[in-house]
Amino acid sequence: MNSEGNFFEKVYRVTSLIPFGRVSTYGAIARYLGSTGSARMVGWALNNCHGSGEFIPAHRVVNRNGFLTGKHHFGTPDAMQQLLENENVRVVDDRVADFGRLFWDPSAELG
DNA sequence: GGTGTGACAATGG
DNA sequence: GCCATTGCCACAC
Repeated sequence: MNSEGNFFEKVYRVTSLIPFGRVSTYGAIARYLGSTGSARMVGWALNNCHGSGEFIPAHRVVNRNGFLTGKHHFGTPDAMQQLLENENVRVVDDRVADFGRLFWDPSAELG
């Protein structure tokens, strides 16, 4: 639909589809978008999420290790962890506890 | 139109 | 098993 930034739009879309209390990874989203190697692009897209006009739960997206690598991009370094804890997601040492259990794979859940 | 970059991921030593 | 390097692809300048 929107021709402006197809990839970005997809990233915003999938990120918004992440269920409450769940987390996903850049690689999983990138793979769902058809660009497995574009995991870095996912992070960059979320970096521009402020210009998307909508709220993107980027705090639900972490790296493959479950670490809150991008917490520094939320304005305040604690914002990401606070948002996750607000969703009953335990965060310990900048990492999502039970990450393997809370992991949400769009490619597996959405199809 | 080419270069640099970027909130990652996988491989190698 | 841990640290360093490479690959990757789409966007901004």
